[in-house]
Amino acid sequence: MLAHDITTLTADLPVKLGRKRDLGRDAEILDAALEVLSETGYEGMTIDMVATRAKAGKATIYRRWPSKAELVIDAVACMKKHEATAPLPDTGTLRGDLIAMIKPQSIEDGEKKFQIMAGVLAMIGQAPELAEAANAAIIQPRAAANRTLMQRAKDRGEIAAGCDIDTVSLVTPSMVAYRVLLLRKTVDREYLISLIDGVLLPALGLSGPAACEDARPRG
Amino acid sequence: MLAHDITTLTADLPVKLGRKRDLGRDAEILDAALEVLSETGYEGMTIDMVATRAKAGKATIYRRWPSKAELVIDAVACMKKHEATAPLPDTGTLRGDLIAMIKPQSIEDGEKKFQIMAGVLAMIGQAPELAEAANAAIIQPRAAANRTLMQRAKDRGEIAAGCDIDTVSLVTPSMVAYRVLLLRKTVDREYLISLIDGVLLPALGLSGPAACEDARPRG
DNA sequence: TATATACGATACTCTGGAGTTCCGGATCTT
DNA sequence: AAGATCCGGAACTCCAGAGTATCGTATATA
Repeated sequence: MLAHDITTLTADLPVKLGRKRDLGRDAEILDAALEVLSETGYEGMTIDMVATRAKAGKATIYRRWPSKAELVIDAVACMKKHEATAPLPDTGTLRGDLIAMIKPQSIEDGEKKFQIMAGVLAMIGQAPELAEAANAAIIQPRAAANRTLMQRAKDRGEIAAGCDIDTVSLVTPSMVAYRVLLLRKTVDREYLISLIDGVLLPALGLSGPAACEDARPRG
Repeated sequence: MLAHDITTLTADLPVKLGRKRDLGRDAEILDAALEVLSETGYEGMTIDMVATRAKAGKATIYRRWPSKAELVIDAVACMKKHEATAPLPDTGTLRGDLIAMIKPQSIEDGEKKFQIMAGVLAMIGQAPELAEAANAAIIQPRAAANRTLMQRAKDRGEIAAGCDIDTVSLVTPSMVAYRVLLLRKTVDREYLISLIDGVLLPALGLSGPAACEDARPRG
């Protein structure tokens, strides 16, 4: 009797009636949104496309997100979560570690993410939190991996203590973004190695293969 | 008599009647389009906005470009033309030249161009020629200037012959794009100098200020 | 069982913007 | 002067897509 009155009166504890919301659908809808986003960009993407791709009804989507913009922001932010957290390589040399990072899986995964970034970049002006989400989900994980490998190299004395690791670790993601988005060229193993040997290692004071070594003036 | 018949019959030589099209309006409309583009992005931009900004009627715009997409492509492509072709510095050292390139004017001009790039990036998938136009108008001019300065340094023996100038000259534009578009930070003199001393010069075998020199293992 | 909510599906409303047409006036050729 | 084309401006058509409402069904509580 008393218990019944409590459950009836307390509005701050909504004893939910009816069928429960299937939380598993959230992830499926977000994944579908990311797929469509990478294929068509923000403007090209429609809620109907996402609903069809996720085998869901529009109402189900609008029951969970108030607008298309918020759905997209959530989708980009949630990319960060399903990361294949493979353990970092440890070959003993920085060059070995960096090259061991080049895997077909990570390349393909990366191209899709950069496509998503392109589709979302235009609306970053109106939704600054989207910039933060995209940065955290796409660029920072790669930069963080590089930074860790470089810090190890610094700790073992392979590179000098004065090197600007924070900046150098961002070189590869930035250059890859430029190549994918504007040059529209594929990012293959060869290109990544040319970045490592032509920019990264020299910038950290390690010579690439025979570069900058023979002709140094007044060594 | 004969002449009159010819002008009447030859459709391939349209002897234009009536008021002539004011060619000067083209540039004004394209400039207005670039302004709106940098402020709102492709999707946010409307033809009405461009018309209002250019003090023109919509009909005038549609008389010259068949669609919004073609107007934007033309606008981006035409950025390349009005470049302030200031002469490249020649201070005698690569570092001096690179730092002499840092001018408030080029920084401000650059930020606007990168905003345009962001606004346009999303629709590159549907209009690949837009990627080429944006690359040629925004990235390549800066990369070309860097490349020239670095080539001079190579010719005078300041840097080694084996250095990958083509790749290194793209580092600054790529990193600046990342900083402006995703980090949404300003590109100031300090940041550019940190790029020069922390990445560019070391990558070309020149030490920045005291970096990577003292702790080199087994020099 | 009765009630309440979630589901997919479909039909619907409504709005913004692309593109068109028309106007009065200006400028060109003949 | 007459006809043709331009101009800026404004009203117009048309449609895709955001967001809403409804229906039949499924699943939860009481």
